[in-house]
Amino acid sequence: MLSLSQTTGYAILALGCLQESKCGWVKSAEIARYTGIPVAYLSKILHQIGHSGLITTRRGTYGGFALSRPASRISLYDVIVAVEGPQERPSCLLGLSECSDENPCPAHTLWKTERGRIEQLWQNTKLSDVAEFARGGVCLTEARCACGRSMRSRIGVHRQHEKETA
Amino acid sequence: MLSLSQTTGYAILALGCLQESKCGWVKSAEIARYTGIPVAYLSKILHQIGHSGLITTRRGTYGGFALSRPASRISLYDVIVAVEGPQERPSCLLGLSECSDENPCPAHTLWKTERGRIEQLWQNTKLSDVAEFARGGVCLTEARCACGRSMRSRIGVHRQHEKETA
DNA sequence: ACTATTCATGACCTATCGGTCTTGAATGCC
DNA sequence: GGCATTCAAGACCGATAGGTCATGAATAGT
Repeated sequence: MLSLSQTTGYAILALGCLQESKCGWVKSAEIARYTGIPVAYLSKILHQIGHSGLITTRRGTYGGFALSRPASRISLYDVIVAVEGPQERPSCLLGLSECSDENPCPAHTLWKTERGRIEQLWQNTKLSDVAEFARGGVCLTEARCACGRSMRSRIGVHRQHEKETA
Repeated sequence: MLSLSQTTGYAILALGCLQESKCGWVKSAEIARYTGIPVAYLSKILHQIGHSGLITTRRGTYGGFALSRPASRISLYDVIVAVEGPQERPSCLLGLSECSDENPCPAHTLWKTERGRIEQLWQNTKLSDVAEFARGGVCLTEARCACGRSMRSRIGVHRQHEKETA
């Protein structure tokens, strides 16, 4: 009755699974497994968000997705804009195109203040707040050594960690 | 980015054009003219709402639509439910089906209070508050005599009224 | 009875959203 | 170089929302 689009919700949840690239990369299959998002559709969403600069990607073995900056510095609002694009017109509760500050619909004034509160909520909630819910407490990052190349020995550790928490 | 569906907005706007049947009937063409809603689609919406008991209809010459009770006693919430049906599950801001009070998403608690405020806004805003915006100050009801039959002489009055306010 | 008016009903169309599938290109390991 | 892995990109599909159109049924006036 009133919520963000499913795609936007998916995006927030998916990005909640990620960390900065220096902490490692997460494959789309991993994200899909822990969020329940269909993997093919997830790839599409992540690819689409890719152009926004919020995430970086890495192809090939041990590749995946990562955040461009710390999860504590990316808000839900950032993700919403990345997926839906910036809103061009102030939104009317009733969806009326004629509604504006000059020609307000009956819900206009009250809705304007409510909307402000909601956007504050979006601004103040960070991806780091989403992390626990999205990943179910599991570490999804593929470990890498300091020089930036993946370190196979630590993959084993990751797999083991995964088993323990499953 | 966050609003009711266009159809729901249309419904609220359209019903804002109506009054109780004892005050007269309004044709869908009139409503369409003053609201800008496509007339064919409007008919569809009004027909759909018809089953909810909020409005009564009358076919044939001088027929049209009317409210079943005073506009001051029908809230936006009533209309929203009439169009979209009662919501079966508590809505999650992110659209997540797994989100619940027991397994709350990161926005759950804050969104719950915000939603409460919004629903209060919907409950407190009545169709009578929408009337002025929807009709542009024009009386749209087709006048009828006390016995319930339309009175042609007064139609002329209506038409004249329309011209004066146009 | 006949005609004009107006809602009732359902078929149909189009765009968008959510979702799948295939092919290609980059990366890492041997 | 050859192979496996993983993202990139785009074609494609089904369901739904928004919207149009044609036909039928009720009402009122003549």
